[in-house]
Amino acid sequence: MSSLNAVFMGTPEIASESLFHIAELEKLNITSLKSVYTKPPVWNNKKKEFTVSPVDKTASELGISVRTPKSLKNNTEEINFLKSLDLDLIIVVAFGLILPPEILNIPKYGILNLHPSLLPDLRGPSPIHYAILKRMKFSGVSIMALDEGVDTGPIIAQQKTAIDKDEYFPVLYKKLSLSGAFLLAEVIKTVFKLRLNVSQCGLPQDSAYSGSFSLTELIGQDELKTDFFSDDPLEIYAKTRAFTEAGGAFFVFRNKNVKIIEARLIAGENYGDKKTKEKSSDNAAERQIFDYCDYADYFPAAPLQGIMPDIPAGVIIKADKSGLFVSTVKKGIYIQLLKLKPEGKNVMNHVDFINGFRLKQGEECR
RNA sequence: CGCGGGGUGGAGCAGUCCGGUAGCUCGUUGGGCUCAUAACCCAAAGGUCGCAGGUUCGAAUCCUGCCCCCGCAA
Repeated sequence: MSSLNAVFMGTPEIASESLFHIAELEKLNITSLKSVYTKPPVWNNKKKEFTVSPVDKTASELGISVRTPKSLKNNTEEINFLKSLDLDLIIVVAFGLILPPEILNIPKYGILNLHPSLLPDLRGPSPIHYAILKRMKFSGVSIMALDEGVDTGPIIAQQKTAIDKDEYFPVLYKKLSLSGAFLLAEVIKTVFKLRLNVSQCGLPQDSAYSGSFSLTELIGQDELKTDFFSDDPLEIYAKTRAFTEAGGAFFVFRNKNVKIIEARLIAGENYGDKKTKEKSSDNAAERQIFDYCDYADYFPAAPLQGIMPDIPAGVIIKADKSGLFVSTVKKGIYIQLLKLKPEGKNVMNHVDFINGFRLKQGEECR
């Protein structure tokens, strides 16, 4: 059988991972990549240089020609180019550009799209961030056939992945990148064998299933900001896990933004009696999201022993080598700050933060 | 020339406005105390104050130029 004439479109690292797997299919003559599309290099004003996308870099290493149009809409040059390739398949992974309808019918067997969520949940641009933000206990990847909507095409394959209660974004991102690339390769092999148009073999997404809960949006400054005085600690911790490194959940301290790079959610000894109550009063278990009770097995007995249960929110209840702990709006629940990044500074551990800012127990964290 | 923060022993910072002995909290090393310790006590080592030039009797500090790191905005 002849190999599939294909074009790959993608931009960030998750797409780069998929491209690597497809490169393996190339060696088996399952696919024949004609070109790779990715977003144009972006100007980094600080480094004073253009930064190419991970896919651009990977494609270059693999010796595949790269095309970086600013848009595909009404771009007759690129559309004619794609038509000229006699394509069997287009593979899209986190491309970042919308494909205009006239492209959808160009490849003989359709367009495959990898989306890192269990569709129809978490449609949109930030599914991995939102999986953690929503405190979900699992997420996954979906392979679908691209249609005219955003992440609405029929689902061809899915793979579920568990999320740990203390899992940070980079770990989940890597997990989904790998399982996504694997699943994508399997689907491509199937297309190679069966020669089916992918848009005809998927399962349509049930539109009734997708409420507002399932939509994601681009992350802005508002989403990154947290406040110990008003935010639920579950939310603070979820933001910390979702935005660590890239962006970074931050709180305002002495008029400076301080990013929380790494933290822990901790239930103090006085939380024990509420444990069962919280569990039954919330439908968290049914929705399969993490709740206080999931963090109650952390009993940091030594550092927090004897802490008064009625401390108001946002107070530094301990600041020394043993740890930096801040009270929250939830009685008996504390945030332990492990790695921080003050505005204009580098990432530092809690000891350096305490020394540099001369933190004292009892101080308000603002 | 997009806006802003920063560069001071190994770490995080103060000192800079108003020039005059290099300081704080840690870490490290040695010693002491202790059943013991990330606890406590004593001592020591460790710094071209980002680089270069200028002003001055004298510069971490004032002037000029440059380099590097970071946040925001793109």
